[in-house]
Amino acid sequence: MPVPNDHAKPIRKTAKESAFIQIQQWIIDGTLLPGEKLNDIELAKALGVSRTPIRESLQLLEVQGFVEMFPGKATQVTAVEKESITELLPPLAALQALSAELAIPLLSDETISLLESTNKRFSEAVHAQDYFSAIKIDEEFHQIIVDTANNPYIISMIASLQAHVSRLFFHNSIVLTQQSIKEHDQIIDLMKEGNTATVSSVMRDNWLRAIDEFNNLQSE
Amino acid sequence: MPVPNDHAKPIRKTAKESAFIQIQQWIIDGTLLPGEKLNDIELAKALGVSRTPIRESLQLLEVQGFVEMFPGKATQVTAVEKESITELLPPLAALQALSAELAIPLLSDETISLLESTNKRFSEAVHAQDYFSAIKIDEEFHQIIVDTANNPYIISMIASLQAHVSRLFFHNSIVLTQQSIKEHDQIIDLMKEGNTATVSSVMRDNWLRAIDEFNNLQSE
DNA sequence: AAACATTTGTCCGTATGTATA
DNA sequence: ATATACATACGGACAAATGTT
Repeated sequence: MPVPNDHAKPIRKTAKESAFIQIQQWIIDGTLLPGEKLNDIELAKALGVSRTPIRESLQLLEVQGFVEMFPGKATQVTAVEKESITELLPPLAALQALSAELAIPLLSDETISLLESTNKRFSEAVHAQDYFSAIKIDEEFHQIIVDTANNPYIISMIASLQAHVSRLFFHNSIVLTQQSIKEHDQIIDLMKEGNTATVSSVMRDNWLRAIDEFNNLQSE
Repeated sequence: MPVPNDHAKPIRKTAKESAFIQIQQWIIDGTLLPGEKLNDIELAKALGVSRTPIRESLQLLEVQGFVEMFPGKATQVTAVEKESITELLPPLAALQALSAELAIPLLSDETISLLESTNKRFSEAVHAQDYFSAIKIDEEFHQIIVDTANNPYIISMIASLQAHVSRLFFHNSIVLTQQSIKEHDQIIDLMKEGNTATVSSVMRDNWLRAIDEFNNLQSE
């Protein structure tokens, strides 16, 4: 497996950064279980650094809601409650819808082709029932729109919400339906037309539908 | 003015917490100027603590976008650009609109009276041309709705966006118009009726209008 | 109730990397 | 280009607080 070299960052990679990324990944993929107690000394040894960068990472993770710190008492991984999807998706849907609106005047031909080819890859993954890839490509598709809207506040809020959604999906393995493919096409068309109001509501529904799909999953 | 005692937190107040709150306040009210270089040793001496809680506070402030850290190089207060209001308000408006929608089924009679009395106080402040109070009361009004919606993700995102808006207003002193009073009444009525779609768009416009008012301010 | 074990919070010294002369 | 000054990143020890025996 090729080592993911971070050619995107000309600034030096601090121990805190790598610790943060690693611990976050462990929480998302379930290596660190919900409710698990986090001992900074253990983590420090496991990652080959001192307590300082670990502590700093944990504090950042607390802000993002992945870790809960009780000063003087304990630090633990937050719970994963399936109900939280009903709290996560409405704001995520609203921000994604807003991104689509804001992206419209900033759309280039290149971006549109990129959206189209990404949705094609998404469609292929869905048909191949490769749902893991489908989820990642779906994320890519929406990320293109968010990046195009180019609003730093939206970008950072969506990144945080998306991380939580990813964690829920990892723990519950959601399945994306064929309907998303059509909706993505519709979103592309509406953005090309500059139909702000409609693209906003389609985008919103595209995301909110995941609440139902997620809940259906639970009852099966 | 009643001191906002934090009866919600029975946990101990750490040095990091107080440092964070103090530094954030200094940035918002302009004591620490945009672009100013932050020396952790100086801050530590000023706040009577060591460098560690200062460093940790600065990192949290970085996540919130109030400071910028260049690892190994420097740490400084982020710039306050008046253009950023056009980036802050759209997501804030979208989240406030969503809050109003989500609050509807959770509205109690007490909450409605509270909204009405708060808007009355807002109206009095506007008429008395006490614009500083008006801004604070306007914030209260919207906070009631956000708290009623009771979504932890929305609450935290709005708090962060609101802090940036406050900083801009502090540096530019915006004036709230009479139109807000009417819109607030309208919002209350629409929420009572359960008119989700309309309250959402009124709320959104209520916030987006501030962009124009802000820009008009600049050109006077 | 008091002393202990554990964990977190804080302090400060040192190393490393950056910019300037 | 080298050296010097300086700021930040990291490490490890100590202090404070909590829960337990």
